[in-house]
Amino acid sequence: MDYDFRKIESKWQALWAEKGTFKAKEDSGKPKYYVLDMFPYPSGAGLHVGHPLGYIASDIYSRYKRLKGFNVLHPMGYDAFGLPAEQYAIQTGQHPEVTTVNNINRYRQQMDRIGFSYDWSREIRTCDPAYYKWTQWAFLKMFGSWYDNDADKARPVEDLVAAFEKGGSAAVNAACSDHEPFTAEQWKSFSDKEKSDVLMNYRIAYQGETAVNWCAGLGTVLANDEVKDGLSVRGGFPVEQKKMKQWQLRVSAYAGRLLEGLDRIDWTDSLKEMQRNWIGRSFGCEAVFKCYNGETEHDVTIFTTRADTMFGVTFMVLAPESDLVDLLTTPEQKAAVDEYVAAVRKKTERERISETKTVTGVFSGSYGINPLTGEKVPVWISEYVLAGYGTGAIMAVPAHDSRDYAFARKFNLPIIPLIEGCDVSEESFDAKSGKMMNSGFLNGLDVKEAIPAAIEYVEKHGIGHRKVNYRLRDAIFSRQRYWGEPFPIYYKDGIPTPVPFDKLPLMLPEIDEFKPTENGEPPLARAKDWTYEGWPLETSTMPGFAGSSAYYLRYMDPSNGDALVDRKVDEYWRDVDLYIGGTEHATGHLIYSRFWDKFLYDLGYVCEDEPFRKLINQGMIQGRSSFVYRIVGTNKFVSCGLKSQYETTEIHVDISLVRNDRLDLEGFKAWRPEFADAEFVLENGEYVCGWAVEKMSKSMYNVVNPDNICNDYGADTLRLYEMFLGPLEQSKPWDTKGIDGVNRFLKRFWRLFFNGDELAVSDEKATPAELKALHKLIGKEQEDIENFSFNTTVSAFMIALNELSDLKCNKREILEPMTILLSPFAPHIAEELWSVLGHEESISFASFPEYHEEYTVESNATYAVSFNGKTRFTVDLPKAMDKAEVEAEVRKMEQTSKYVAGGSIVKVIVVPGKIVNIVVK
RNA sequence: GCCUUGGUGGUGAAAUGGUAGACACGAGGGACUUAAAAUCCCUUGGACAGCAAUGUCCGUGCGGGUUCGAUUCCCGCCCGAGGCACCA
Repeated sequence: MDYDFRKIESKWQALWAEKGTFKAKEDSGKPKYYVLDMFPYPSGAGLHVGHPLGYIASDIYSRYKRLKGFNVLHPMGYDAFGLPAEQYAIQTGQHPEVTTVNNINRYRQQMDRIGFSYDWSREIRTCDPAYYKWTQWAFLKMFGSWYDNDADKARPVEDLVAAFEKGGSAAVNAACSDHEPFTAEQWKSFSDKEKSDVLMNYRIAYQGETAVNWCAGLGTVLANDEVKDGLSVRGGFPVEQKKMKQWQLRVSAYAGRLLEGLDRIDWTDSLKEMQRNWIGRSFGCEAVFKCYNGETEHDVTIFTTRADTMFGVTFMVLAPESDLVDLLTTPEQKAAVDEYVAAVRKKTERERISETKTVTGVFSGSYGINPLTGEKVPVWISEYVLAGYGTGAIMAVPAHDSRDYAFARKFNLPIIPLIEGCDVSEESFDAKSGKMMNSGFLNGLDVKEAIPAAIEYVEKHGIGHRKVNYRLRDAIFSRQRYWGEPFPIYYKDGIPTPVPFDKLPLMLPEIDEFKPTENGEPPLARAKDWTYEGWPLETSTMPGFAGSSAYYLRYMDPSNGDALVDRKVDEYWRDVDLYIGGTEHATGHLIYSRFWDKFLYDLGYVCEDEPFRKLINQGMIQGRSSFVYRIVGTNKFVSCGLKSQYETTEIHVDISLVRNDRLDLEGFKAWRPEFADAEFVLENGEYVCGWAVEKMSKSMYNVVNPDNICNDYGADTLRLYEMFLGPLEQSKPWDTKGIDGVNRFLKRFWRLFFNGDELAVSDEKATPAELKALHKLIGKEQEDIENFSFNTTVSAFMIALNELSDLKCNKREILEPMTILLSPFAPHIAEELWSVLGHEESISFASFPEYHEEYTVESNATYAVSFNGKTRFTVDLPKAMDKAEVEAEVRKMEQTSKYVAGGSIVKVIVVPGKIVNIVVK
């Protein structure tokens, strides 16, 4: 009987679906294991072979864990709100929901063909009202909460109001936006509108005026992680800084916990490092410099991590956007300052980035007093100081900071070196080492001692206090788009008011066009009667990351209408044990999700404060493009090896026309009309194409669709091959060169069971050699899967198969466990063979074979031994031995020089006089 | 500039201190076949010696170091990939 993968695969896929084989139930009798893939955004292009890489890995792990006796939750869904569907809608008028549903159906079909063990009864879509009800619910909870820095957790706003009534703003230590302090009496005298405005400074989901990333090309604002190099990540449109009132999430309140939580989770170092950089903790101190503009005095607070360098301050700098600019600009300087600030404001983010090297600035006219020395220093304004970080004002120490140095050089400001022996004639000395000088009470101290000493001094003399700053900013949470979750907020007399929980979900309204309105309002302003109880509703929608932040919780209890997740159910599944996805989400989704989870944890809705225990980043699969070389001015194409003899242009050729770098000449002629009469210069009768590794994309004709592989080789081959390609975490080009190898492996494995059309599995007892091959594989597979080293597991299968083929093994005692071992990797063929062996139940309910080391150890082995790396002799061991026995045996031989004994069980390494190492394999 | 990675045959790769190149692809040779496909077997890092079995030397980006022994650990370079980048 031949291995007919098409028949087998469709048969088992249908049976799994019909029987609900992979349905997960809460079962306290078994340990739980939650394996999650980052759910895809269903794009119009469908899946390419890169997408399933991580899904295959997580599927193998899920199936392995099931065999190991775990109750596995392995769900899948769709991140269905997003820009591409909406852009498409604007162009074509097609409702984004229609496009999205079509794409989802296509994705589902493609995924089903690969034979994943998802529990599809738990599928979620972020655009489904039953789902986004809980996104809106979480938003309202954040709206109704504030962050208590003393308790280090979120608390309900009611507590805050109670505190205000007792003691005004001084009664709490909260994470909040800048605002004027107030007393209890003032609070009580505030109008409803005023109270609402004050509370807005404290809410975790709040509305605030800040500089946002405005993308005119997309007509919306974007979060920091959605902007790269001054361009939008989606679409690549330029982004500018603009002051706007937007919904934001107070993620910054959680900066410390987000940082500290990284120490408790099993993620790669590089990913943790990325998050640490993004959060950007720095410890230093704030200090007040009194500044005088000729008429009035103003306190300017600066932040520094180098308090030790305060004696070297020769000027101060304000960010152009700082509120202090107006206060400290003198009348004589006003014209120059206005011009400078206006010029800075006009620049796009991209221009600012590309001009980092050029130093610009303007003098404000004011002077500040160095609180340590009493010296007078000029106050400048420059764009190299950022309004959004620290206090938007700095003390400049040109001798020990390269940016201050460049500025001082450009504007001829003095430079005072503070560290003995440092040379600041050409560049600043930024290193935190050396002995202090020119620094009063700090003289003679090492920098490492001087920093805390200076901070202590500053605190003691009331100049300032120690302070931790984070780079992490609050997340901009509104988008001026249609295809997203509506905010459950309406404006009652202009006061943002939550829609009551029992009215959720607030459904996305139908509109006839998806563009912004003529006067620039978001598309939702087009909706008829977009009001709640007669009051206008918010017209922005939530960003893409809203729906993906807590989706892993919803899978636990996907159809619960009363809670995001039932408390009992959450206590069973708790958190994601294994999360697999791309590294591109390091500073977006993976930060937001952790923040969201910690918030829900604070309010007692979930029981774990980190959502993803272990995280693996699968590498990217790149495309391998093929080229043909056209001789310039002709329609003649020259084979790659001969192209240096001609002047040629390189042309991308569709990779479906190329096999093993050989071009299908007839196919090429038929590909495009202009190549119909192409001529070729061949080498050895073939046309060899050139190649390059590039991103997989339509325009480079290098996209490989998994469906084609499933048609030609089958899903099991695809699964094995994607794993065989190399280490999971490594990026690699897609290349079908080796696919025949794994396909051959499956065919050979199949043939072990049959003799012609007859089942030829014998019930004879297995020989020691056969058991050895099997148990070597069990041991290897167990170890490799736990380490996510799937490529070497596939190799181990091939080795085992080679050994068993040599032994002509067809024994049930061996083949049955082999089939179980294979089932996580190639589930269809394993199911088929399992049923051929007479089993009625799915192989998923089998148990992983037990590993016995003694089967892999042989007695009476002979070892080759090399002596001084030269002479060889053999050692016969009378029986299987442990380390100590071997050691005794070797000592008997009285070798005094180094020798190495190697063999299938033991390696003995001896240097003169002693045994260095013995490895028992 | 800073951080994180990686660099091994014609190719994908394995080995994490102990016989470098497992396994697979490709290539070459052979068997079966009227033929092809499929399948199976042998060879395959380089150099040298030998009719041969085989032997010797070199070899994991480059240069040092630690060690009886280094692809693996340490120091300094070179190159590639990814991330961050006026964060005071």
